[in-house]
Amino acid sequence: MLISSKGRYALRLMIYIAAFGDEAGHKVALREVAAGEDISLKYLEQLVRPLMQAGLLRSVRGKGGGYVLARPAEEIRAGDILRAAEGTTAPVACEGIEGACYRAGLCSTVKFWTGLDEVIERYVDGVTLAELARVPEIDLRLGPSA
Amino acid sequence: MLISSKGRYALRLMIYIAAFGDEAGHKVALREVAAGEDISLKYLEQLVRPLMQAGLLRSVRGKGGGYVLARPAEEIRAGDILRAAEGTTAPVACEGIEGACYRAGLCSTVKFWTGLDEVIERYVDGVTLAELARVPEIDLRLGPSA
DNA sequence: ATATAATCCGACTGATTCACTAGGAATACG
DNA sequence: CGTATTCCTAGTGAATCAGTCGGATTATAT
Repeated sequence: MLISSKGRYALRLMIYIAAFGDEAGHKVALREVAAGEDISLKYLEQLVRPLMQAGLLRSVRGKGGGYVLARPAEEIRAGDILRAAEGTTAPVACEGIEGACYRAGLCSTVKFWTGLDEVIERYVDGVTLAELARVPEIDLRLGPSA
Repeated sequence: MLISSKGRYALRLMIYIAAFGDEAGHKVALREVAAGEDISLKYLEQLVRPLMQAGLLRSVRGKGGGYVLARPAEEIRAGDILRAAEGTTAPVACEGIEGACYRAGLCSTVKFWTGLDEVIERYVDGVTLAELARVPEIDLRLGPSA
């Protein structure tokens, strides 16, 4: 699981939709996200596509349209978003499994890398979008420099 | 902490040196590693440089020379190798800390990313080179396809 | 001494990915 | 109809990746 800025932006996008698109199905237009999160509209359009394909978002086209979470925020995990955004979940592709696994140390590295991936997956799947979108008042009271 | 093939090769290189350069200061030449691990000599030369700078390897120049672990394998952590190989430890650079932290959800994402980084660091620093270099007989008995 | 084998050093390269931008088509609301 | 939105495809400059290449330096072995 490697994380580029694509994943970071996708997370911010989803958090925004979770926070401002209320449960009554209030749609969030990308133009609004672009202004609120300071990301270009055109870039957001690209970010949204894999999230749609992954079934995390639903869209309403035309004027007044926008995006809504396809599932409640409690049921969307950060891992779902990151996996969708970062094309392949390619952690550390261990291509050495077939050919060279008899070599010294290679077996142990494969175990090492898969272990690392498990640790990461467990972490990102342990955090829900609802938790990320919930901004406690304490944090709001503290300013940017706090 | 993002891991490219540079980090993977560096780990294999270090494991090889740990496994075949015995404690009596037996030097391992890159030519040997190149043959054993099927990595080009020229590429290995590049990989070795940051590992030297990080103080993980010592070198002996000239004919009959090679590389030795600068510290015992028990005191070298996988994290040390990866941090050295992958230039910057750049995990998820959160540049949003100064300016936009008051925005909705951004504080929580920063916490999320730093948490992820901690999880990764804890994992890679919890594995020593000695553990990776130790190949149990069971694994040796099983063939490549096992 | 000389050939050889190794570490060192810096540049270069083709391919791919990153982080966007651009233009426009389809769709639906007013 | 006009406008605001999602949708689709392409392109692009910069950076990174994964190596290659040529040679300089250093020391051992013969």
